Amino acid sequence: MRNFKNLNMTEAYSISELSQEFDITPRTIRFYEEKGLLFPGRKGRTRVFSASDRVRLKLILRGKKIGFSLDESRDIIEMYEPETDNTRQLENLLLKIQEKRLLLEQRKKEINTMLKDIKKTESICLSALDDQ
Amino acid sequence: MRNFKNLNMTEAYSISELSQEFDITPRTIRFYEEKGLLFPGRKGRTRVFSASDRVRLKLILRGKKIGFSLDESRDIIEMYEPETDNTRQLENLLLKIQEKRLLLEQRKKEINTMLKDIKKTESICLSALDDQ
DNA sequence: TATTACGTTTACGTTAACGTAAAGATATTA
DNA sequence: TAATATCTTTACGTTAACGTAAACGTAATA
Repeated sequence: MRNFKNLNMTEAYSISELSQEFDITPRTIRFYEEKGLLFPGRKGRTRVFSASDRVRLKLILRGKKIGFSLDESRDIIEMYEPETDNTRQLENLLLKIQEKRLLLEQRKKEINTMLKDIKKTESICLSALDDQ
Repeated sequence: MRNFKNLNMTEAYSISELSQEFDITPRTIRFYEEKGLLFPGRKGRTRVFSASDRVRLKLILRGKKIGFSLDESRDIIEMYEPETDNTRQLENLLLKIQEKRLLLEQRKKEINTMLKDIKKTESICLSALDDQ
């Protein structure tokens, strides 16, 4: 009765639930906590992960796929959760955001360049096969 | 008289020329050779890099920026330089190409998702600043 | 001729991101 | 009650991608 469409209604997850869902080892998750990327609560000694931990984990793994280090991912994730409403801080946040946006757009361009090149090779390859 | 628009007309480059152009250390370049990513010739003991080495280096660094390992980059680079015209090999090459294309397109999607998220945060941030 | 610049090889060091193993707590099941 | 499953902490091991240092060769320059 705790699960609904594979989604925990209590919004609490065990380490094994998360590791299975994202196909990573518990060790990896503990490591992310150690590095200050996740903040599970405790029930006794065992970790209890919240929905926000789950989102964070998703963002970390997404960042990894496109070549972000854990530190870079933490930077980005922290932008999603501004802790203050002070103008000065907001402005700093905005700067950070714009910086990361540039970074992302740059990487997108690199990917597009590689895609163009690869498609060229592909078509050369295809026509070479046609000629046989 | 050897240079023309910062481009070596002899198509031969020293290790320091390349390391300066791409802002990496000579050690890095030697490491890439050691790992089978570059194949400089020798004049005596000193390495002589060709135009194709230079292109390869550029591709390696581009790959790094979007999170490819050196092994992955080598895979991709080798696709640019098919060594055979055998049909069977060409078909294999084509499969590899398509696989890498999927990988690239996937990463592009991840980036687009992150960009969307980041823009959302940005506009929240901006309107919060407006309200002050 | 001595220094400087640039190259070489060899080899050990470093950091990030985990893997792996040991030793134990706790809770459910046979 | 014994076994099994799942969790914990502690700690050493591993791989990729270089950094860094030593010790040396060679060629141009002061």
